[in-house]
Amino acid sequence: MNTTDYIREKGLKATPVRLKALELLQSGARAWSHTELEAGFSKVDRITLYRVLKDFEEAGMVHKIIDMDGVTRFAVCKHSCPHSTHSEDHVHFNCRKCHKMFCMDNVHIAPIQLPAGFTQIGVNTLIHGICDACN
Amino acid sequence: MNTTDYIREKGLKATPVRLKALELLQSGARAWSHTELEAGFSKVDRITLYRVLKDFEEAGMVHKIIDMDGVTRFAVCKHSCPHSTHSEDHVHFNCRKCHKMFCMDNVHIAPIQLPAGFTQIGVNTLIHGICDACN
DNA sequence: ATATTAAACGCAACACAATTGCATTTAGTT
DNA sequence: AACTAAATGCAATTGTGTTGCGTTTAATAT
Repeated sequence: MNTTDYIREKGLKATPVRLKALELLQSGARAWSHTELEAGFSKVDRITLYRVLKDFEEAGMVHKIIDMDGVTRFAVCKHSCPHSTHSEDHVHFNCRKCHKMFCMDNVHIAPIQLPAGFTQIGVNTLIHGICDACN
Repeated sequence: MNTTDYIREKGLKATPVRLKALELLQSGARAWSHTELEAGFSKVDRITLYRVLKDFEEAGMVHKIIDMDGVTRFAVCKHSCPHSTHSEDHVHFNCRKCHKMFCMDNVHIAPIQLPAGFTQIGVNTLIHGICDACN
């Protein structure tokens, strides 16, 4: 399915900003910060981009992750994941050199045993180190 | 060792703000946000508190963690951990109800196998769910 | 093709977290 | 009690993210 139809299928209008944002997010298999995305445009309104990302998230098209520096990042969801039940059980990798964040879709973690009284909704595993390209 | 001597041992002056901040951090076995700490004082200068936390971190007394909402939090280090080689291999738990963050010092995770080319420096595992007290 | 309208956009203003510079105060020492 | 480097408190600034509102535009109906 093309980008335009995919956006429409999610109940959103296929506007230029949305098309470009989605194309950037789909390229590179990584999680993009607001700033990184903004740099991918020749011209965008900051606020519009914030809203586009929020729309994408609410539509279950992308998931939001906070990186090792506290920077908010967005990555396209591989499986259609409804906002409420985001699995997020895959691992994220944050490079200490280039600061890019990658989604390690094939790396999964073992179930964790919590102390009594604590119930788990989800896990977020963030590995930091040196990435592929920087090594 | 008492709080005053511990701070001095780390090469810092034992000032009122530092003493109070450390006492708060040591109580409750959890990770404190700036706002939570500030509320524990009858009166502090925000900026001073920022600097105190930064000093503690650089002295290896506390470690910084970003919670599920992107909020920066600080927790006392159990083992003396030099700033550079923070092990951080224990798990953090973030409650969806009260938003408190706990250090699960006894919960550890299995080693993770990364794709070729990626080298790991550290891991950060953040579980979110409902805590002890809220359940 | 054109008109319609709800959604999306762009701008201004605002809220909050965090940092920097600088003058003043204070803890630990002589 | 005096000294000095460290710590504090205030003002100003930066960065990130949000809200309100009037204007524009994508998708639909005519």
